[in-house]
Amino acid sequence: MTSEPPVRKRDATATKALILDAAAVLFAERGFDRTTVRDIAARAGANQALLFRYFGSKEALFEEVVARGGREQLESTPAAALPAAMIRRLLTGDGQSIAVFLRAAHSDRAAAEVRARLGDDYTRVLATLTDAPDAELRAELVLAWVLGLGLVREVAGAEPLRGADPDEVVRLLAPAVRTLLERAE
Amino acid sequence: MTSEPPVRKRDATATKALILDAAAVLFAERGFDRTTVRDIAARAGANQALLFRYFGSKEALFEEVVARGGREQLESTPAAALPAAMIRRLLTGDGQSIAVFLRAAHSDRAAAEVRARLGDDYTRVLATLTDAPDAELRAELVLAWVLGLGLVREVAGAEPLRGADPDEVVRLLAPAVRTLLERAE
DNA sequence: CCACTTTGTAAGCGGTTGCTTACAAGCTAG
DNA sequence: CTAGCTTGTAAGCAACCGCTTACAAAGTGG
Repeated sequence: MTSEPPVRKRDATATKALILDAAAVLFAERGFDRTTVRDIAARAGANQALLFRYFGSKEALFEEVVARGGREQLESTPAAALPAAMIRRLLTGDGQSIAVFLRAAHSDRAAAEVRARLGDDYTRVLATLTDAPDAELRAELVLAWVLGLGLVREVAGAEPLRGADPDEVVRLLAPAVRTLLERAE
Repeated sequence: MTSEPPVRKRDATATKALILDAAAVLFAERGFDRTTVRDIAARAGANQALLFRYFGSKEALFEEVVARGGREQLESTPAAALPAAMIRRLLTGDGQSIAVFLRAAHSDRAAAEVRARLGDDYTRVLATLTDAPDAELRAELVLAWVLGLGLVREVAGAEPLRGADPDEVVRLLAPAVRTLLERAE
């Protein structure tokens, strides 16, 4: 019997993008280990064999997701506004990039390298906010705070933070961050 | 006390403890998903079937590890000294409890509950450090910072923090934490 | 001593995983 | 048209996973 054909257009770059997007969402939602290539392919509406043809491996796909997501914000935000922007992005939850970064905890060495390099980039930008001799250490402490925020919110889902107004959080954190960065000793 | 039999070859409680210890180390090191029950049993020098006899499931074992590890420090440290103690424990790396807590990110709902409850306990204790009306939110921000510290150190392994002196880190963080907690508005 | 329970072991089952292979179908050049 | 490349698909492989089962050995009470 002649059933209706799914009539799919053949577009490699579009399929690639679909897979990449699906992977970004799922990696952010469940982390690397709990996301299967079958899930990604299903969400992208693509055959899973294509995932391997276009990206080589699950690891490589993950690396592309991490690398792509992180740098957008970094390149489009001035240093002084970066902490607040990171926090807002984290709390409003509409950005997956930091979530993916968080979720990268358990992944392989190759992905860990991408992640570390991205973290270094953030640290370097944040370090321009202070003229203390240990600027990088202080910057890293700021980065740690932001990531910890995401961790507590996403992982623990603790009540006060989950329902808190992002502006309120920024208002509380700002003076403390300033103290950390300005305090010369 | 001479009434104890000196050496027991077959000792259920000892085996249980061995499994629990091995699990704590491995969960802290690799996280839940990347730790296999075979690895745990091998490290404990026990047969993996015993793991299921004594703990029921991998999830249940994980819950016991998380629950056991977290409360020790919480019960033995006065509130005022808790932030510094947490940071030191995190940075010196000899305590696995917080690492396990960190690693608990991707685990199941049952474990997530244990984790959330433990996080609430920490938050509650930290909240006693300030008399601001939004004490719990501020406390949670402190907790977030400490956990983020662990995340950056363990996950990103970034250079300044990895080699940093714990005392130095505490010295940098202390004023900022004080600012966060004391700032009334 | 024997019957019974507890502790430890060996083997494997069913399911899932990342990844591969063999092949069909669409597109374009000649 | 058709040859040859690209894009998509169906099926399955080998390895590993959490977990179970069947059974042997050690300890204990009567």
